[in-house]
Amino acid sequence: MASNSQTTTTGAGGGRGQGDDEEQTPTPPPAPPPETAPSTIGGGGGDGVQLVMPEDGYEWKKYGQKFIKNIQKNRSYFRCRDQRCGAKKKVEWHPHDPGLNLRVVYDGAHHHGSPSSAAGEGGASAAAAANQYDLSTQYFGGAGGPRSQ
DNA sequence: AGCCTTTGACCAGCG
DNA sequence: TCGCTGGTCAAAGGC
Repeated sequence: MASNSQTTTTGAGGGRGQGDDEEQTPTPPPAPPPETAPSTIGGGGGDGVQLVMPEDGYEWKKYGQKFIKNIQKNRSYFRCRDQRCGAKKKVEWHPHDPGLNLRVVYDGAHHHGSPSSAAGEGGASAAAAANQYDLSTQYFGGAGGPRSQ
């Protein structure tokens, strides 16, 4: 993997500042996930299969991957780089059509700003929006909704 | 030298 | 009570 994901919008991790108290919003309205820079991971070898996951303005660390036979899809487990943040993200995609049926499920809420906000201006707006959504389950891909495929 | 990514194994919960 | 699936943690390798 040469030119893959990693170092996507690594804004030197300066997007913090707030988030002192662990005050969390009760249940704010789910906001749309701001896409900044889509990262392509997975098919770097040359199979032709590339997973294009939309960036949300935050940095995630992959801590596991598994194939869910129940849905016949691969599922990657991401966790927020910030330990202060208990936000988690699950990305599901078809082993043959990672870019067609990509599903991103957000779990948890961010207690800090997004690194993109401090990194670039493009992510500023995204960060603001990203900071809005807390416990929202976003579904990407042609699903168009909580459809069972 | 440090950090991140990937794979495997183990544990827990539910049916 | 047993089996299966999902989820998480740990270790190793590569950049």
